[in-house]
Amino acid sequence: MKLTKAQKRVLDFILQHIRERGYPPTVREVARAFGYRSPLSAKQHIDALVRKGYLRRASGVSRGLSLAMPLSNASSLSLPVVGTIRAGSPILATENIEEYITVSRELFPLEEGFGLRVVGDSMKDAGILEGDIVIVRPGVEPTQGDIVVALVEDEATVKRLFIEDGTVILKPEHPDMRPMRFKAADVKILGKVVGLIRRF
Amino acid sequence: MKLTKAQKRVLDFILQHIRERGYPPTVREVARAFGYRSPLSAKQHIDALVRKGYLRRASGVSRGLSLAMPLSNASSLSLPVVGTIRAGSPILATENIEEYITVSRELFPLEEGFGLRVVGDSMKDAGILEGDIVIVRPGVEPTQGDIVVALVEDEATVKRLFIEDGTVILKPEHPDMRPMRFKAADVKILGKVVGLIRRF
DNA sequence: ACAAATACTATACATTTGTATAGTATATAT
DNA sequence: ATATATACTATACAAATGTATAGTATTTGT
Repeated sequence: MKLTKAQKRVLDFILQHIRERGYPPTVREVARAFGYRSPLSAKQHIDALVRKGYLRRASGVSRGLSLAMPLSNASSLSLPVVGTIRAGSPILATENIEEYITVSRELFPLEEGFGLRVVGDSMKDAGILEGDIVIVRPGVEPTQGDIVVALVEDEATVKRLFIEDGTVILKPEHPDMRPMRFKAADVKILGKVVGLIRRF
Repeated sequence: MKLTKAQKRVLDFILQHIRERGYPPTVREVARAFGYRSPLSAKQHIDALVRKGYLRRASGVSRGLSLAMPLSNASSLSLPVVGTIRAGSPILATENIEEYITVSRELFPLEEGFGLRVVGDSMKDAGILEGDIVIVRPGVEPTQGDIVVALVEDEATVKRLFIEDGTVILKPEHPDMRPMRFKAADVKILGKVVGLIRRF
């Protein structure tokens, strides 16, 4: 069932309260948060949220609210891990997805993203080895020196990014390899590497 | 800090209450659960749990309890991350715990374990850098060549383990460092490194 | 042996809290 | 158009609640 604007605001407040403080708010705390001068104003919104299945309530119990959907869904995120990325086909094409990993938002504060299995040892001096999974946050403007996932010549690679007057420089971290320079149009930055996971 | 039996029982009850109902119990609900005839009996146990760092409390607030550590469930595990490990004091002494991280059992199939923040770059050629968190599984017999956390000379270090007729060899993975040899009695293997997490 | 911490009982009190009754005003759907 | 749901104010009340004071008995550490 759909929520009204006011109901959605109240639900968001309750969610945030539980996430931040670890326990639900009282009816009056909800009222205070929205400037309501009567506790009933808040209670009616909560009643609606319970009726519509968004919240559970133990009646007569102080702070007796809980989420109908477990918070674990909110506190952790399931990310697809791709092995190879080719230009043309979408990054997260199902045939590319090797597995899904669950990472806690606490550890990697993402809204969306994906994992990429590292191929080759071009970033070995940055402690990124073959087989590692790098956690990639797409759609953020990377700054000078960030480690990124870039799509060049039909292949995705992990490199350190520098930009010099319109030229994109992808720098490996390997003693035998040299930085590569590209015209901005020839490189697509898929995202910034924000984490790494390795299994031994 | 260690918990007494009664304190542990109370903590377990509070944990279960939050897990099952979604909100913490009141002081009196704890008292009732254990048959205490005075709310103070429960309060004193809760006071101890707050003092010892297992719970957080908003004072004067009904059900104002929350867990200092994130909740573990069937699919994820909450691991303490320790910064420094010294001989003598127990590994997981509360004053050593920097944070808790939640890892999915899917990713690291553990029943128990801990994280250790890596100091120094003695394992840089194995892709383990300063600041990384290694996931340690204690109590398993490590095999030749495994990366382990070992306690030597009052300090915990991450090294690759070899054993040669009674001698324990801890091998750094760093061009400038040489393997160290110890009598078996002088080294305690705290656990095997089964994973690594890095945040950029 | 002795001090400190632990583990409880009994009772009390000011607040906090969920809920209720009685309204007003506006938006939404049939 | 008209009933229904939404969105609020004002006030009230019994029960729940965190905390406090004053104790007793037992365990633990030194």
